[in-house]
Amino acid sequence: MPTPERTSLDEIVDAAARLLEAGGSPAVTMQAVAQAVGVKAPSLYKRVRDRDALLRLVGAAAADELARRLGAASDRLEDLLLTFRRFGRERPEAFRMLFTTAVDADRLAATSEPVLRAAEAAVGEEHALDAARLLTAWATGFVTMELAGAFRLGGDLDAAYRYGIAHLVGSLSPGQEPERPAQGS
Amino acid sequence: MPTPERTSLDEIVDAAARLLEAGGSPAVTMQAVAQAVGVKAPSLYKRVRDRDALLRLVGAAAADELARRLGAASDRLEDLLLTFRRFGRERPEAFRMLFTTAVDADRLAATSEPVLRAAEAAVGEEHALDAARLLTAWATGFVTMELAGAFRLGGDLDAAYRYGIAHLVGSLSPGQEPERPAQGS
DNA sequence: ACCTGAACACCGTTCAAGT
DNA sequence: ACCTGAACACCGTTCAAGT
Repeated sequence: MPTPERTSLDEIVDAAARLLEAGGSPAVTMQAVAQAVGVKAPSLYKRVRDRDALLRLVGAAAADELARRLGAASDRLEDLLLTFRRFGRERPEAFRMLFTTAVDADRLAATSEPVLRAAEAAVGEEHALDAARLLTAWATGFVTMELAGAFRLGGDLDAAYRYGIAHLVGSLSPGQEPERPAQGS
Repeated sequence: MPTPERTSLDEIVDAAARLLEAGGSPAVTMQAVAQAVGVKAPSLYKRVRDRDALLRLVGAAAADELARRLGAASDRLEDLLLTFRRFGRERPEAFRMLFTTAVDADRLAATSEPVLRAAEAAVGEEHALDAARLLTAWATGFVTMELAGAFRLGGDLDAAYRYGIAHLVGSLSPGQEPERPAQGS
């Protein structure tokens, strides 16, 4: 006789993500997740292989959410980069999780696709990949260091981030690409 | 009657660092560390408050080692950035640990001081901090993404890294700094 | 078919007792 | 003064038994 389902995979992943943000990865115990969704720990294993798989699902969901936000943003590089940082500040633990081997690399790569398209519009197809990598690497490092508290000297990180955006985006248009003689705007 | 010391804090931190690199942070159990230094787990608590403190010590040691390598490198920005990435590739787990809240932020900041000095030589005192942040953020993000397997499209990451260095360092000298009318080389 | 209590293995940590 | 065995709490995971 089937017992009614008392939870779902989505609910479990959401609960795990909340616990992660509230107390870091040590706080996402199978018992805490189970309690959050109103079930006992062993029941989680009906939907999830083990704790590691659950954490990977949380990471994948975070990647999807970031991709969604970037997709919903304007296609200006500036807006994409601001959206990226905003996500990192809102969900620091999930952001960190993105760059752990635990997260599926394709899922993660999908995240930078909007940046790739915007970069293509800015510098042309041939150098779009280099430009996108430059921008995403910088933004990733900036937010990573910010969350780690690595920026000790001097204060206004908002301004520093905007400075970086202006500098980098500005550096992409002019004669930085050897092989092509300025053919776009 | 004093028992002779059978290990030391340094030995313990080294062993933990090796276990970390070999199997990630789950492999750094107190028992494994103890066995590696020839002692039983409870003895570790004579030198270390708990496992978390031990992991922080590993992170601090990694920060010091990175600072040492950067200090030993030439003071060309290019060499500093290449040294930085080499460290990340040699010790990926330690590198990741650097940007976890677990690592003392001052220790981490000391790491970027050589870059700050080299940046000052390149763009002048006034914009040295902005420039250093730009470069360290980019390098941090590049290596982080590389280690996470986030660079899916296209192959030569060595070349991509060199491209980034050339682009960024090149972008620092010219008219990027509004307030000063080209007074240096 | 999903749920649970009971059980097991493993780990971090404490502490009394050894030398 | 450092070391250890024993013990405890906690967690991940399995499984037989419930509905």
